[in-house]
Amino acid sequence: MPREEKPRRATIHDVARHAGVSAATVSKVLRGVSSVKAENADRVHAAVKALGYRMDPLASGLRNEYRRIIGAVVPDLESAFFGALVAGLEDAAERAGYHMIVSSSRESEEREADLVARMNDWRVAGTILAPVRSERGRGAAMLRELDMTAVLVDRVSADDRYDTVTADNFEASAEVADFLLGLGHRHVLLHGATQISKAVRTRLAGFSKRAKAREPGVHIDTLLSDDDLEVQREAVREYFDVALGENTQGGPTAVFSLSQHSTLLVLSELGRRGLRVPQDISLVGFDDGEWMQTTWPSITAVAQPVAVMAERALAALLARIEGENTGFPVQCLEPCKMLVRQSAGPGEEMSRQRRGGR
Amino acid sequence: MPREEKPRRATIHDVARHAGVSAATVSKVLRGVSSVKAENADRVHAAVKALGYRMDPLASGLRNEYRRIIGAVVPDLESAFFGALVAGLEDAAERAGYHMIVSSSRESEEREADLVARMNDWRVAGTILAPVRSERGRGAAMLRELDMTAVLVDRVSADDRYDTVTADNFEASAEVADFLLGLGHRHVLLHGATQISKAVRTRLAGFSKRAKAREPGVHIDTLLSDDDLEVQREAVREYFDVALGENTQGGPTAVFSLSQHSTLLVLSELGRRGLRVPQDISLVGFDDGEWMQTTWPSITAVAQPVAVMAERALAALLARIEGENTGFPVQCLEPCKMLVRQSAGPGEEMSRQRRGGR
DNA sequence: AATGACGGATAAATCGATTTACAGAGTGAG
DNA sequence: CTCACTCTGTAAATCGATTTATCCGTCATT
Repeated sequence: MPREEKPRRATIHDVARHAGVSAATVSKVLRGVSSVKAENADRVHAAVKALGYRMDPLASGLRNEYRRIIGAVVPDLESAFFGALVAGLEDAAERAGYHMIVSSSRESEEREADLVARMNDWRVAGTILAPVRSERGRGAAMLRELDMTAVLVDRVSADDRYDTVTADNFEASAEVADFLLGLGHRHVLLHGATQISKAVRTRLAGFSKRAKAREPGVHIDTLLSDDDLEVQREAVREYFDVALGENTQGGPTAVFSLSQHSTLLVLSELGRRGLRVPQDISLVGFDDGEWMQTTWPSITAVAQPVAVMAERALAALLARIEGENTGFPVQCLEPCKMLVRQSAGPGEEMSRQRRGGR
Repeated sequence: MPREEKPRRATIHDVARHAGVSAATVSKVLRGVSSVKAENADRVHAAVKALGYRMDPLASGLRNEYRRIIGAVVPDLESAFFGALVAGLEDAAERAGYHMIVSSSRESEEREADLVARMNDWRVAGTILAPVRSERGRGAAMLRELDMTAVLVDRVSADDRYDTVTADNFEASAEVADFLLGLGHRHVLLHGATQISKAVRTRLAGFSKRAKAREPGVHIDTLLSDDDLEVQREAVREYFDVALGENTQGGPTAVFSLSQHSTLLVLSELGRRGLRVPQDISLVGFDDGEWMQTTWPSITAVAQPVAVMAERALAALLARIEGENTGFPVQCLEPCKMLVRQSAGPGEEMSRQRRGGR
């Protein structure tokens, strides 16, 4: 296939020649630095337009210690939560005139550390890390080791070195406890599809603490695991076999699933057993999904303010990068909102024939 | 806060000095170019390890016309489909020794064109574009204008300039037609939450063509729109008001929703009207979601081979970049798989009292 | 012994911007 | 009239790698 040779891109020198000034002057004009005669500035702008000049971000960064790039490392890109987080970060970074480089650690701590090191190779001005585990994970360790500028997001609590931005998992989960206990539930299963995540652990703690404070006799079962999907599915199955099989208590009347994956998994198992929600058992999930409002019953869930979190995280990072904030690390807790729908009902006078549902 | 000053990163010259060779030699060794004495290569490797040297990808690219970077532009990052696509691309790119820069056009054609131009600024070796509209959209136009190396993915059909990789939307939709007609349905609503997307239009065509070929008297209603969520919701509502209100036919007995958003929207409206799925009306959706297997009824949907698509797209792009393929553009159609679940039932002897469900 | 070929290594040019150091021009004060 | 100083603008150094042009031995060929 005949391909006419590509015309070489215009460089800053081409612009300089065309405008009849030096490259240094062009550089100044382009970055809005002072001390350039208005007339020359105009000539430069005209030349830029005439040649269709666009700056090479790569060459531009080379000379400086840090580049106008912000790195982001998140555990996955398949979930709506991190997808939205990245979209929000991207938007905010762009508005501030930074480029973004995104990478997903795919829930692997080793990969996470590697990606952080790679961000350092790019000499990013700063990094947003949503760790696989927490602020004690390998990614954060690498940040410290390389003494990078960064902000930690989502699966973290306070840190002694970096600013953190998270949803208020603790308080939101405490509210779920209020909600479920208020409905009369006294035996609840807490299920998490991962235990490595700090967020999940915090949700667990938030629920437990509030529930026990409010109703010391409350019965809380917890099921956490990092195993494969099938193993987890089996664990839930087994749990219900035992819990609903024993005659002593009759098993939990409600489930609080600690992540969207967990909600999915629990829902699937409840369906398999023919347990009706909320008549036979109530369900509240952490992390809202668009689908949750269309199912029957629709799912009561805690929605995280992901857009705000992205905004806050980037603002905090920029403040560090631009040296506006050199003080102690700050911790930002964003309030969540529980969307009450149909999947949770009263727990006291619950129908007891559900055991036959198998 | 006292911060001990950061030690300067080792450069290739530091390595050269430490190994007692020249920078050029180090460069050769590091890129595995031939003609270096084994002893010197060893010295270099030792020096790299001793100094903890890591190459600066930015400086590395500067000298070359193109850089070991691959750009990706997708319509959004919130959806599981593009999330998974990006994850797949990232993985494949990395295996081939390329960096990836991802950006989301947020369903805006203007932004899309801008992002493509920006990829060109980075002098990427190649670009993967999942366009908002199709191969005739503004992003693709920009690719052509800048004469970039690229591969088009997902919302495209054949192109005269670029290789394309898509799910076989046409055939998969035709199979849905076979499936629904085979169940006895003779009046089907096709609903799409966007009409700008080539993929949605192809799905529509695939269904229609097969359905009409097989059963000329089939009654197909189509509802496509690019409006806001609320406007669309209203349109669907109105459609059912009319379709189920008239006494002539009794309205559609099945819905084929052309995207996951569409499935969500239809499901929500069916629920609102109290129409039972599949007893009152059947539903098949294009694009599978994890949640669809856990709802009751579970949703029959067409699953797209997103991992394979990512793999193929990147392979095609690399073949172009590395000059292994200089022939005519190739079109890659990946087969989809319909996951038959519970949301579609027989259409002939459907209960007719559903109109009371309002 | 002279010429060529070749393996192996290097000094220096290069990529495209930024930054530094410095040079003229004009201005105002002493 | 000169010194000090501000304004503008430029040449050149710089960033960290890659590539090019060369160079130096060594060995084979005539």
